[in-house]
Amino acid sequence: MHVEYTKIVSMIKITFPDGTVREYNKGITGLEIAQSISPRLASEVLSIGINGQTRDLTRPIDEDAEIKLYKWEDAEGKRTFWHSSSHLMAEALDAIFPGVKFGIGPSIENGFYYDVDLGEHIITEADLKKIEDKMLEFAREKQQYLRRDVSKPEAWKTYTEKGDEYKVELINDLQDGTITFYTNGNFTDLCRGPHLPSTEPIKAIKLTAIAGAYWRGNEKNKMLTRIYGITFPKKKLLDEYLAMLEEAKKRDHRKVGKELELFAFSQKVGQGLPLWLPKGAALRERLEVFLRNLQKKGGYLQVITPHIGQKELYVTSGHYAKYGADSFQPIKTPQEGEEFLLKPMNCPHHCEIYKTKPRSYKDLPLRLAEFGTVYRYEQSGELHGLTRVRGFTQDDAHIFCRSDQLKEEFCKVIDIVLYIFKILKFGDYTAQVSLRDPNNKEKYIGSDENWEKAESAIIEAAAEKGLKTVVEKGEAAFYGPKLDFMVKDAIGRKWQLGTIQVDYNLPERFELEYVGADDKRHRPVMIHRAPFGSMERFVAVLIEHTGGKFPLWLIPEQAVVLPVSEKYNEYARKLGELLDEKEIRCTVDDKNETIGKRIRENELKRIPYLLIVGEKEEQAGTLAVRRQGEGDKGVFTLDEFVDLIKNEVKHELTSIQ
RNA sequence: GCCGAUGUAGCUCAGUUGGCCAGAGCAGCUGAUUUGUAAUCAGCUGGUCGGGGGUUCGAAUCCCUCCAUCGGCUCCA
Repeated sequence: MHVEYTKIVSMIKITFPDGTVREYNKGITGLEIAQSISPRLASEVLSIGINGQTRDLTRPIDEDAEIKLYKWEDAEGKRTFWHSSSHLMAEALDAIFPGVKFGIGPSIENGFYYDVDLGEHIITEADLKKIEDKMLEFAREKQQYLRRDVSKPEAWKTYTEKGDEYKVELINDLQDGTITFYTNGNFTDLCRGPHLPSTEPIKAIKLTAIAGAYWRGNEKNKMLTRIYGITFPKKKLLDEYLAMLEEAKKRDHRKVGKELELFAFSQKVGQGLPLWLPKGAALRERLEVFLRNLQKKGGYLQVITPHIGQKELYVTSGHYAKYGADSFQPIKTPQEGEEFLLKPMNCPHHCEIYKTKPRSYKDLPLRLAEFGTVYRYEQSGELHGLTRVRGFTQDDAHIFCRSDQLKEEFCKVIDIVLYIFKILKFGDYTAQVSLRDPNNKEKYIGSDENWEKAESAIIEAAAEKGLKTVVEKGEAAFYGPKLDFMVKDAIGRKWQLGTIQVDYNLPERFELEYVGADDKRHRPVMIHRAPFGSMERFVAVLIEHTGGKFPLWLIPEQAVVLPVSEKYNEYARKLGELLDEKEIRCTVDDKNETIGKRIRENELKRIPYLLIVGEKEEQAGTLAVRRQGEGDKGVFTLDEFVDLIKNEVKHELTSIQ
């Protein structure tokens, strides 16, 4: 009787994601729950979510709980898998390099890393294979990951004796009673988990890179060696991942940009200062026209402002105090005490345009747009192709509006961004709402009240537009919160593109005003926005997204006419001229090479249409169309071909994905 | 800026432990060929081996330094 009673109170209710509830004995583990459902599930499950918190499968569950079993397909499952892999790597490092000290070793978006201090030893790419082999060896031993609670003094003692000052530092920051160790094989690590039950599922391992990283990300600290890796439960998944990396390499905008003669850099001109070559400039120009037309419809007014401004301008804006020391230094003139700065942003200039005359509430919103080139002194190690440069052109605009117009204006900007994504086929995107760090308010300028107004305006607008958002605290700009758009490209990599930012501060600093219906003076709100981000960055992302096969409306050269032999050069040139008249961007390649060779060359240049003309075409007044990457499309008349192109362009610019 | 790696012709790359005028393919130029859907043939041009300094009888190769690039870290108005 007594036994029965204990049994009843020791049952717990487990709620599954689909809402079904099952009863289990108190102390059951996630793994046992999975086994109770199916052996297959038990073999695939990696960790468990218990009331929203990820835990080890082997930890007993003592209370009623909502659970979710995480498999490889779940982000949480991958995270556990990779976190455990980083411990596996640590174990291998410990075995190969005795005395190695460990920093931290988390999972990341694609895999994991571990920061280690190898003392005098310098690790090389050649060591990676050795480490991988050791990891595989341990993985096959099916080592269990064993969790153990330890007291703070014990943890402290363990690592002090081991001489691992990094772990000691970490322990110092932890609360007694929350410290756990995990052991796999002969390796024990300070870790809060969770981990896999064992190393068994780790079947394929690739250590991908070695890099330096400061201890705790602080450049004043010692530089540790960071070893990156990725693991998979199946060899096939590793192969696919490596193939994706290969594809990414092929699409690298630095490589494609060079091949397609879009842009270049020169040591003489200076690092981070891109030179746009004729084809790149044509592409960029087309993008600018596209956005300019869009903005014209949206009521924007185009302005132009100079590339430099008096230092005083940026003192007023607050940028000088914040960034002055780390910027290109002021330009002096023959006049004593006169200083100018290269423009690091367009907003202060636009504020001054606002101030050129008194503004009425009827004038608002005032939307000033400029493709404004700005210069920022980025650290040399930061520069990267076209995505991070020192001179770049923002597709900038500033919207000055009344508070009651803010949300609507914000929504209209979101519409522009989404329209661009639609036309350029960025189908997979998320929006990041960047708010200020509430614990660190002194980092930001402006009143609490204004910050709160701005933050809620962004959140509401994003919700109204049905955006998939993530909220990041502490990611706001120093003058205001923002909404950034992250897109995934064709091979799944994430990029940050457009940005929309609310600003109550610059209007304050520049004392911007308008006269309201009440005949009183009011302060406008300002929205900064750049749907592309910058022309440089956007073109870079577009190259990697399309692999250089740009949409027809955008591509610098839409077609090339290829005469089969010299005899048809004249016909080819005449066709070229006629196509030119129809505003089709087209060249004639009458080089003295075989037709096969010229087809190959122009295919490699990713020209969408190759128009081949010989005796038959000349006599019939036609052209043979070959589509890049697809082959022969048959014979067309000139008008038919023009229609083909025009329709395709029209379709690209209007179609819904 | 910091750590690590790299830097040879316009491009992609060879150049053994320092040793004869630094090589190849592609591109370019000249000529032959007149080509029907992804590389015709031949000849030629082209490099202060990233810059500077040093060691050495002798340096692309070893050392120092600066510059640039790449992978990270930090940063990103």
